[in-house]
Amino acid sequence: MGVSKRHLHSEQVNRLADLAKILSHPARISILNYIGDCDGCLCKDISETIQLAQPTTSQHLQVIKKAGLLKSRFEGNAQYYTIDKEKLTDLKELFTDFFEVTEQKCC
Amino acid sequence: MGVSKRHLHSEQVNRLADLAKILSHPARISILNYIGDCDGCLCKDISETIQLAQPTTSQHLQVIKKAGLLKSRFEGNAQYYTIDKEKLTDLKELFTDFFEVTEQKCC
DNA sequence: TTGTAATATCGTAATATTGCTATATTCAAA
DNA sequence: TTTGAATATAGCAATATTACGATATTACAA
Repeated sequence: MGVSKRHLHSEQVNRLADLAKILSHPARISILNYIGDCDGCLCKDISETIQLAQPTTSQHLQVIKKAGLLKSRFEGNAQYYTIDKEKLTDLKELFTDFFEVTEQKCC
Repeated sequence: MGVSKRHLHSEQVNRLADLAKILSHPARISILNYIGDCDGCLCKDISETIQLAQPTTSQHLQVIKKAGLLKSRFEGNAQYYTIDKEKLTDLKELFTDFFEVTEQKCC
């Protein structure tokens, strides 16, 4: 009844779905694009660039961070976000595997 | 106020987000895995395999089809779903591009 | 024609997501 | 110590998603 039935699916499938969720909102893609461009980004700057309120941007950042794709370092009360390269590569490989397997099977 | 502000983002970004949404639910990944295995699948068989009710499965199939990743052919009142190979390749390339660009920028 | 099988659609309930304002927290600088 | 800047969190409203049972539709078979 409205709850996602995760238990019906394999761990691997659930993991891919969780990571795809990062990219399933345009704001999060824009955030990743922006963070890629600078070496350490402030939430404030990101929110100005993508034109969403600071709390909204912070919320999206938490979603991405929770999924493991972001690192951050503090300087004073400023928090500089960067993309976790290793996790990005993991994510890329998960997607690549999915496409490889699916392409081979279906065609 | 609860509505996704798509207009703030580029067409390309919105398109990637829409396609990522296909994979953002484990049931849809399982469906694609299953369809890949057979050459034409019935909604009924899929729903039995993934253990979701037939209407729920049908709903997920519509989501994937709307995004363009499925084809189907009718035989009588049975509808055989297959993965649209070209669209799958397009999707793969969109993701690959995103990762390539992001990896190059961030590292 | 009547029954059955496959599927889509309708209606609905539970939950999740998206976005905001207001507020708390935390650190540095004046 | 007070002020300000950056950020996170709380609380809330609007909307979207996920899932189901009931029902309509369609095609074939008896």
